[in-house]
Amino acid sequence: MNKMHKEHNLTKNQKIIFDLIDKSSQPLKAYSILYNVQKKGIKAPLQVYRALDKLVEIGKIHKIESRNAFIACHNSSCQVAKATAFSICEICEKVTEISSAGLSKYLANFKDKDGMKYSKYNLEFFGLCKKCTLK
Amino acid sequence: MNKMHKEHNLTKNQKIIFDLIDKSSQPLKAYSILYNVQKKGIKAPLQVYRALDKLVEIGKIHKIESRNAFIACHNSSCQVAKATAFSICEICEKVTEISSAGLSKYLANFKDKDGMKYSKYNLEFFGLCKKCTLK
DNA sequence: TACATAGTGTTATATTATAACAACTAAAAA
DNA sequence: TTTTTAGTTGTTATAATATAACACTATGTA
Repeated sequence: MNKMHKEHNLTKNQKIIFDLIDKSSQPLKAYSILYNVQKKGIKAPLQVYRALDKLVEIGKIHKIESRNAFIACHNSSCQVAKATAFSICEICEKVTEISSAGLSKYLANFKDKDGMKYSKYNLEFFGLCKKCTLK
Repeated sequence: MNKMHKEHNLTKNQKIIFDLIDKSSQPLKAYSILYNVQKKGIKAPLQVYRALDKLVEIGKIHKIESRNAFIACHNSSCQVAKATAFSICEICEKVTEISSAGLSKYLANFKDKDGMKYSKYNLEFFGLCKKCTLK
């Protein structure tokens, strides 16, 4: 019920591109997506970017802004791309979507000095993942 | 004393570019910076990007990742670009650096499910600024 | 059917960013 | 003072990321 936004009917291109991103263990860049779907008939950057835009809009994927890369949403609590948080390992570049009720609550209610509240946010944490910490 | 990072001696190019960004009321993009400093002898993108990289590194400016633009640091509490937060108006694109002790404390101490803490973060809030709210 | 809305395919181009290399400069170590 | 070193500079070329514009097609709905 709260997952309405997951139930869009994807078009052919959107589905091809979503499936690729969803299967990937790390974020994918637009042109790497392009190379990977050319055998499926998607030939031009714009076809990729249009699908990406739509998928971001409906919350099926997120853009990792600091990396210009895209990752599938694995967090049912991020409301249609409006509130996202990620951890990024600075060595292996592993990206994980953070799903913390406390964090989302804190940020959703955050007010600045003027008392402004915001409708949307994106947070990126940087550091070392567990594996890289041990090396 | 806590401002050590503000006291780097900037080189000529770094100074020219920092001054431009610092005087600007909104974030500036790399190529718009380039056009604005060509009369001062900075001719190539790389000269701009190198200065920007250095200025980001020493915390005199920040990159607004979602906009690919650069803004001067006006927040003595953001420790050398390691912990940054901004509000971005989706209509007029005004960007303000948020300086909230509560927020920085909360995020600096945030631990994910595995208990990982992170050394760095960047947070971007989106919404309407006061002026645009009233329109 | 016919209408509106969204998506497609295509070419061209704009925007953002880095590689590689030779030369220069300032600061400090010898 | 000379030498070394690390950092910066200037330059050309190119890579990587993203959008404009336009004609056409599919799909749902009235």
